Amino acid sequence: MKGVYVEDVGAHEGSEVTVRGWVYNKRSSGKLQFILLRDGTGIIQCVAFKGNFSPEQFEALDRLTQESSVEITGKVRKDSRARGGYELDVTGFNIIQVTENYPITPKEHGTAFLMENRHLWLRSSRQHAILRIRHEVIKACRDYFDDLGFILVDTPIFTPNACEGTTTLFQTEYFDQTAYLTQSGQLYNEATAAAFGKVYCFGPTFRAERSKTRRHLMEFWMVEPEVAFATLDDIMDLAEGLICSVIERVLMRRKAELETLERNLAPLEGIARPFPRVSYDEAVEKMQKAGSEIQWGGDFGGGDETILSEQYTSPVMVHRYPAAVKAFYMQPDPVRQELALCVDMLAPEGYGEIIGGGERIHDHDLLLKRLKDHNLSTEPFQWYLDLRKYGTVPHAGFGMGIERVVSWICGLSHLREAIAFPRMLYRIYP
RNA sequence: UCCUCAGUAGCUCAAUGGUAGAGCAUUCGGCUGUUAACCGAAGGGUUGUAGGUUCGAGUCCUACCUGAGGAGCCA
Repeated sequence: MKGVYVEDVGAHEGSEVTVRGWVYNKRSSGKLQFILLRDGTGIIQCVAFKGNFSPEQFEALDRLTQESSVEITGKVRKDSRARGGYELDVTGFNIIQVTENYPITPKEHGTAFLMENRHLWLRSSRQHAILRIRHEVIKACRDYFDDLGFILVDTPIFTPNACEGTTTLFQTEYFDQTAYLTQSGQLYNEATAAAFGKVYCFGPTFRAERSKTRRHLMEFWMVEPEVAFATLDDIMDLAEGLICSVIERVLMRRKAELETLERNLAPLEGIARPFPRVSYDEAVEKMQKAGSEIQWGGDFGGGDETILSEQYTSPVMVHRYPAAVKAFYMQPDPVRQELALCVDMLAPEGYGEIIGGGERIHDHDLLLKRLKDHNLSTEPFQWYLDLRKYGTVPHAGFGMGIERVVSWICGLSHLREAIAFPRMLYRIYP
């Protein structure tokens, strides 16, 4: 018999179907057995009555353990007592494997143990909810840009040089050369933006920083739009629209998952355009008033970001940081040369920076000067300088960290649950 | 890289310097409606590693290993 997914079982009420999956949990009471079967789309309780089976068959069912793989055939029955609304009255089954000593039990476990068993932890309903929301976030991002006429042009993962120079890169062999794993698609995005007008890339990003916090991964996913002729205000509008679109979409389609995670929906539902836009100057002032030690000219610490974002219900956009604390390619503010035309978006509830971007330098000579100021070799950047020689235009873009957004939307206490297999400072297994 | 804390049964945790314990998981038995089912029984240990103090160390001291939390940097 063809298999039916648990999420579709309701459509077959009264008829016999086969569901295929893994035993989530089991309870028995002498002549009755309750098998919770999980198939990835949902969980359904399968009820087996002793009188309907031979003693050998019933005993075989009784021997099923947690995460045993099995196909169960039964009649679909609506039942108000059941979690998903339906139960299966078991008429037959085919045991594929009886699992022995499954390490993750229904009781509590520590993080270290669960991370060691991440490949199995993914089967739990909590991880299931998070990764389904991640999927929705990614799809919402793609749809948002696609609907605005953006072209997806993915950028390389192997790169010959540093994109930003400041952060550490993972180095690898590339036959006879040295290559680095990308830490941003932005530079290549600038080339494709000059080809297609408005583009985005969506891929993994690698940072070899020895960061050990709840906000960092060594490998994470980033969506980066880049738009020719765009100004700082344009991309702030774009970023605001993206976040609203993502939040709206998750609230509409993944409410059940948010409830599984016991996420308080009010802060998400309260997010509305326009997001507050605060200059770096104002932000520093507000932080100092709220008790921060920050001085003008410095970058914000995690605590500073929280102090500022706590003053708003929507994400806040901080623009025009001092150029000195930002990357070499940032366009200076024509009004105040010491400032960069850049923006960081800080998520509410203490989740910190989720977006960073700005206008890029489009003047050839200024860019060349900045490369030299940052002690970067100009040779690997020839192609990048070319973009300023052949029809240069003002342009801007930003990057959004997927795991940080997922983490915020799900209300997670650590980024590691927002990706299936997190790469962290001291953990690369499994 | 720096600071703090923690390593005891497969897992989560107890145990004043004085006989190594419980719940879950596993195995066996009981129960026709269980929802982390419940009830009864059993097996399961070089207390992270190496030294040291002591009549006696899971407990105190030193070093190392592993993990967790935080800082800096960033998305």
